Amino acid sequence: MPELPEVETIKKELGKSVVGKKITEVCVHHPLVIRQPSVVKFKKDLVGATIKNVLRRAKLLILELSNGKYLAIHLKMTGQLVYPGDGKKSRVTFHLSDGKNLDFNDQRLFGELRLIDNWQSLKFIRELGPEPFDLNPERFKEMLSNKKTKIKPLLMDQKFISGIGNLYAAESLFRARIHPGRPAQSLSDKEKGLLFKEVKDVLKEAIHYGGSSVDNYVRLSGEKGNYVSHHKVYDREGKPCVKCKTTIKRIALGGRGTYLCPKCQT
DNA sequence: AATGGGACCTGCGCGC
DNA sequence: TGCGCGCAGGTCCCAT
Repeated sequence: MPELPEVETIKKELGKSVVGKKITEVCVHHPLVIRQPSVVKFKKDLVGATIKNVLRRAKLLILELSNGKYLAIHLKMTGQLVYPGDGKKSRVTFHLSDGKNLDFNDQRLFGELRLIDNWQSLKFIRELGPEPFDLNPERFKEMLSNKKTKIKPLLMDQKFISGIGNLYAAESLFRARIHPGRPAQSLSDKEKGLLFKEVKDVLKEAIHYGGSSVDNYVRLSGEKGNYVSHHKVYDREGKPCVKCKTTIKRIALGGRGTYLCPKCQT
């Protein structure tokens, strides 16, 4: 499940591999993932365009094209971008001027590709909360101050703060020793400051290791990200807490599974 | 305003 | 072995 670190990893790798290359052909094997515009127009407007730059906002990848348009890619749950791709699982294949393919794979078809004139005007983009790395501790504390919501669903709320999903919310809260069900406004000043630090630290570390390949996520090369072995709680139900040996629990919060150490996190 | 549930999808792992 | 079912969780949408 790609979150900020996974998308950032792919963004950096795309910058090295495909920027400067021209799209020579687009094969749409599954039209469901093309959300905007029509498949015909999507292909027509992409062919001949050169990829000028790659941007990331929250979990959205944005390819800036030489024709002034932008290709926005959301991987959702099971999306993958692979270069050079073999086309085997591809939903959409972009043939590039170097003779290689950029494959968009997506087992569950939740992913979304949009070719747009102005990415800033997308509803999804306009409603996003700030990037974690654009915030300072004081601002983060202010944001939490009048929120009654449980802290974990709040961290995952893209309109509140963008880029954090189920995995990094759970890891941040473990590191800050905060129970995921706590009302946000109940956190002490010290806890808020610590949580902000841990959010940034865990995201940075995960980016360093190329993200977490828990499920379908792979790097642009098709290799797995290496951060899973550093997880303290996520996907570790029944295993001992790395700090106190207490058995890691999995509970439901806001309709999502979440992992915690019942002793360390209060 | 905030919360909960279902929808979108597929494939995996589980119990029988 | 095989079948049906629950489940994974990013985002949107609707109901309360």
